[in-house]
Amino acid sequence: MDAEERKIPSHEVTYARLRDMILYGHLAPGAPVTIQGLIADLGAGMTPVREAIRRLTAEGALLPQGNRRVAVPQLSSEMLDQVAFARLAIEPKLAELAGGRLTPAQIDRLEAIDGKVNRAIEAGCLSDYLAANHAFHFALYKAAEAPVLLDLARSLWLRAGPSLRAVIARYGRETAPDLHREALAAMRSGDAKALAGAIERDIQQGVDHVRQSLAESS
Amino acid sequence: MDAEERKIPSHEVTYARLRDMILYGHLAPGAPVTIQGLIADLGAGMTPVREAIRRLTAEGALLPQGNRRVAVPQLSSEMLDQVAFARLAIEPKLAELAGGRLTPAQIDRLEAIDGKVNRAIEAGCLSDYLAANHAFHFALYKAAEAPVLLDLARSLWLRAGPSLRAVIARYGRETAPDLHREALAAMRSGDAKALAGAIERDIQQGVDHVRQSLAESS
DNA sequence: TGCTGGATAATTTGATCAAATTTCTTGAAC
DNA sequence: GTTCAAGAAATTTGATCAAATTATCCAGCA
Repeated sequence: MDAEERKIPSHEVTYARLRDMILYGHLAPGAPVTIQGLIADLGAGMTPVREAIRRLTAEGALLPQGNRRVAVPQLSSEMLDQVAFARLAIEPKLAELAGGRLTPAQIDRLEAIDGKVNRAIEAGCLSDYLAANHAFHFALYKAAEAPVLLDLARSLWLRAGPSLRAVIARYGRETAPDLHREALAAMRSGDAKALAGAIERDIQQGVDHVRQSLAESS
Repeated sequence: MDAEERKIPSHEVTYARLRDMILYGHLAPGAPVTIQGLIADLGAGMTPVREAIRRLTAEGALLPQGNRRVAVPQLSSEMLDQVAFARLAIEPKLAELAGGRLTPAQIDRLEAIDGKVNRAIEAGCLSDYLAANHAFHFALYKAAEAPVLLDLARSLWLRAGPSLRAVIARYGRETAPDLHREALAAMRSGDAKALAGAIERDIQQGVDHVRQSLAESS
């Protein structure tokens, strides 16, 4: 397994690891992210860590504090509104574009991923759920072949990531309508518009969850 | 003037310089951006240059080629469509948000900046025009107090930047309706919706220009 | 056309310097 | 005598640079 990693630069690996920590809510909002701390935790050199932090700062996943430190941002209500607006503007479009290009094999793959999502919900494993949900959305979005919009979506998910941690408390989302299933049905029938609509409602649902969690914790 | 710069970290200065080079079309699309080259050109150290490149890569202003080099991206027609879609989704919203918060003093400032835009057009100085046009839009967007959307807009302008160079060829845009003036009128009357509409048409006009330029040069 | 060696550039590490935060001490006031 | 606060020392952390390593590119040759 070392033979593969040897080809990937260390700063890419470090970036991916830090990104996933943020994306899956392993870092608390407001927690300081220090270079030295990551060197110790990830066992990486200084330069790779610096670059990972810079990249994620540029993507909005980390917030520079006035002094020259960075921290995990705490999403305020206003920022959540902005993220929600942008996600609702970008991601349904990605879904619509993807809708016209999906092959049956890709739909099968998405259905398999959605199975993982449901299993994670049943097992009550939030970490798995967040990873599988992310995989589902981005496997779909990647099919749109729209790299610019894909990058924007990635940035927006990163901004929302740390706050998903707050959802841990109110983790009873099985009652909500399963919009992934609706999306899959739209894919099978080749209805790109319906697919976009399902994704739009899925996003809205997720944002409402986070908004309620933030309201409760404040 | 050195007393002020001494407080700003070198990697910030390097980032700003490289960003402006991209933003104002000083770098040709497809041109390779090397670390060593920037060390020589900007007279900066290696670490600041690396970080500037990473940041701009994360923002989509530079594109990593499979080998470990980066280059200024050439906007394809598909990518331009994506940038246009995202800009039209985000920036009118920023204008609308700003519309409700603009003070008369801020509007005066915007009018002054627009004067610079017009003077640059009359003088036929593209570089000044691009800088002033950028300043006009972002002075307005900053008033929206929506940092997330502002970051997205910045990223989108960076992606479009290098291709504005192509507009040099067909630099006769005085004939187009002056949408900045319309926008200023909407600001004065406090009509946020009209302001958003003016900005939307301004973006559309700019995108059409770039699209035609790309079509001609291909 | 395919391969090999030199040149070039990117990656990574470690060392050094500068800034910021924390802690400790000292002095004064209550 | 105790407590609070201001200031200084020490520690932690970030910024920058230079050298060593490694991967990639390119030219010459079989």
